[in-house]
Amino acid sequence: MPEQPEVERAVRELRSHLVGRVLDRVEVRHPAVGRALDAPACASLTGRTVTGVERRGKHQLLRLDDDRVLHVHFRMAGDWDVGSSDDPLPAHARLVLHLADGGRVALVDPRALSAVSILPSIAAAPELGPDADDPALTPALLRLSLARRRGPIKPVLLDQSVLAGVGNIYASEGLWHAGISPRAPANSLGVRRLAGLLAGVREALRLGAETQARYAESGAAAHLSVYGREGDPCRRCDTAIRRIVQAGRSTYYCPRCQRR
DNA sequence: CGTATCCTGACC
DNA sequence: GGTCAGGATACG
Repeated sequence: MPEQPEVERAVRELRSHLVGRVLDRVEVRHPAVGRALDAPACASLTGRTVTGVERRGKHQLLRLDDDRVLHVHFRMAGDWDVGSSDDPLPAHARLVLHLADGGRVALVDPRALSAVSILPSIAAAPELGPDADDPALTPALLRLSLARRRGPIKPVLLDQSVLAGVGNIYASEGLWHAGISPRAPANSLGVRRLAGLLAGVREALRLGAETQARYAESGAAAHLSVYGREGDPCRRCDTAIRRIVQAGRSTYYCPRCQRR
């Protein structure tokens, strides 16, 4: 489920349940998810207090009182389950944070593609482009980072070093809001159209965040205008939405109101 | 640049 | 049985 709005919701949930709490035992329940966490690493987390939880793009950074950081990425299907240690463990719990006060936070991920690691400090956090929401990200700046990208714009929007937080759904959605073809060469877009693209992506993310706030679990896709709507009428012009594949991922768009 | 790979589950 | 899945990365 996780793109920026979903990860933001997860981070807020984590913040309210984890900040100021003490980790008692960290349990890895799937080898792939805990690949970077061997037994000594897990053991070293016992007794640490979580001092803060931050989001960068789709990355979650759980800061600890010894300056280390528990780094979590949900990839395709991760989410948190918050409960108490008395509750039965949910299905597909891949990593479990048992808290000293009896609380329990589990990383639930049916596909087990999530990744968890320990960073020596916040300085070791992955380097990403500016967050899509970052006001410092201007159309002119975006134009600079696209200058040498001749390929279609849509796959470029998924490149976290260009702008962080946007994934496959909101890339399609943002392009629809902006009226730009997913096949438009990235470096063919001028400042004016890039301003529209930024606004479109931000609008898509805002609608996503709104949905996250309304429904704790997503699933209600009413805020999506093109994603998953192949063959359905475009909400602006009634033309049938199309699905194509770019860089191995589905792209949805309206062939009439999204032009190069 | 596109493609394969990591994983598992849902759906046709 | 095949295809697809809201991610990222290693490769040709």
